[in-house]
Amino acid sequence: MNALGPEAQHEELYALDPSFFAAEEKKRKDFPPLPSAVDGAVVTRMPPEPNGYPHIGHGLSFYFNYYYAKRYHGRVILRFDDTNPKAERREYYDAIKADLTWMGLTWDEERNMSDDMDRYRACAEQLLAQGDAYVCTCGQETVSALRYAGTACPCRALSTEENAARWEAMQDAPEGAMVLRLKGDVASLNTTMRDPAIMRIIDHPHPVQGDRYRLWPVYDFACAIEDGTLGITHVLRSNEFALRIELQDYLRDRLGLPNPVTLQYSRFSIRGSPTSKRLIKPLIEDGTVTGWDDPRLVTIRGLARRGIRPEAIYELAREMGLSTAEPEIDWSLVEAINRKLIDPVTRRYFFVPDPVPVKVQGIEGREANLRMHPTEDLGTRRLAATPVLFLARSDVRDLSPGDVVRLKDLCNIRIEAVGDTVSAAVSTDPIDMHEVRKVQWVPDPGLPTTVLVPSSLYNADKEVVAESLAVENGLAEPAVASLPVGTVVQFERYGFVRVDAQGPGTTSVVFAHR
RNA sequence: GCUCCGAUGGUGUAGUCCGGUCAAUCAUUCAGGCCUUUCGAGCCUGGGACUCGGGUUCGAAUCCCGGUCGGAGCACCA
Repeated sequence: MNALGPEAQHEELYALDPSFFAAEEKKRKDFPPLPSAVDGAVVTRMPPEPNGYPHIGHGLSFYFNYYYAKRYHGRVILRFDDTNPKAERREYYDAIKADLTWMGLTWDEERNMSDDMDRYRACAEQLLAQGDAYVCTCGQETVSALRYAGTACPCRALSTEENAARWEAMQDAPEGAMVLRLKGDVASLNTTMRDPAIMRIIDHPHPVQGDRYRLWPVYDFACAIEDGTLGITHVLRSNEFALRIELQDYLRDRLGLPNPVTLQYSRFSIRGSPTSKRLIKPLIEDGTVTGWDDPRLVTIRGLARRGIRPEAIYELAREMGLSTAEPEIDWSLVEAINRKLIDPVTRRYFFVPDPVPVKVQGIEGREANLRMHPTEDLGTRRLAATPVLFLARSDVRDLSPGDVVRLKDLCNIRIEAVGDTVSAAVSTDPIDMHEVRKVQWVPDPGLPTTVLVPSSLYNADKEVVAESLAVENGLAEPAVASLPVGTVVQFERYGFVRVDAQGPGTTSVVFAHR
């Protein structure tokens, strides 16, 4: 059976048992069904905070929420969780939308939490009137200590009238002087329930709202209200929010809002890469990396710049599922997924790293007609040989006079002398094609090409490796000069690269993977 | 420290709810081979795992108890 070609094997197998292939397709990995999902009535949300550029973790989260909304013919809402004016920046709202668009994800509605400031205030006043909240003046440290100890502060016993007066005073109080707290359960084992702050004073302009407001809701409060009023049916989020379900459900209960179903999955990381804004931001600020799109980063932009396809992120999401373990993905998995995606549709070009000029006698006038892809029909190109052409140093350094090398799709050459330059002559002697080294070649003048080669930013101890972005120089065939920025191609026998910049007479690419 | 969550080969994952059909799935990685005018793709073969200790049971990856390890939370961040 193995003696047959793959196609023949396939046919043979199909003839024997057609169901073999049906079963194979069925096994394809997919997401589990969503609990209590009603077709046409699922509403999910993508809730980024505009305080940085999204990374692959956000990408997965976006995709989960997008996927389930589509699967059940429901809606997905892009909602900026922008209730901390000190952290949000205009730039990030746009960047997040651009990255979502790059990922090929769409949304049915876009909104900002900060658009609902009046609603939060109304809810706060409702809680106050119901006796479910109180204005606390104890100060942050005291509150923190009391919450830790599980005991109440005197403010908790205030009457509704006293609270109303304090609320009035809070409108003009200085930052930090007062805070609105929920009357929860000060002794709860779930520490988020211990009378958390729900509204606080922040004197800082907001990128969307300006300085129209100074009483800002805390995340749990805003989130509970938003998820309830937007009619979110399913919340898919990572597990650092686990303890907040009880709190947010309780808040909605007091406010008469419906609860969504919450599914948690764990945060995941990629080995050798910082996978959180908290870790990435300082690297950008101190210049360790060149920016949010540094190809060593697993930001959406970093991945894009490296030639990773959006579909690879979908596939990765499928591979992970809504896992509750704490995965540490190996980069090779991302590469393997991406390679499968791009290999069949990616054109091949010649590029020689660390080029060595080779003078070849008798090569004038020869021209190669090269396929853009070995098996797929992606067109052809012509490449004319020149008396001196370039080969990769790694391909010639171990050669000695008399050796024969095959210039791919052109001709064979016999090496005559090896030194600073190599000289050779066209050889027409019959050779064993299986034995001979087949190498890519670039005619003179080649296109000077710089390859940025990213490697792990972290070593095994999670320390930053300074020299993790290598630069390799070489010469590419002239056609590479006209590839639009963003094109992913394969440099034969070298690897997949993405065109990063086109300058006059020079090209820069980023190495994706082998 | 307290609370919660998790633990299947090098990596990711299926199976765990409803114990036997699991001498454990699939992918990736690794090793060997085939094919190939790419070191890519494809194909074949192989190696490799149920965190540990008790218990329940005829039978445990699956149930119970305990330990270990890992993660998260304990903000007037989200």
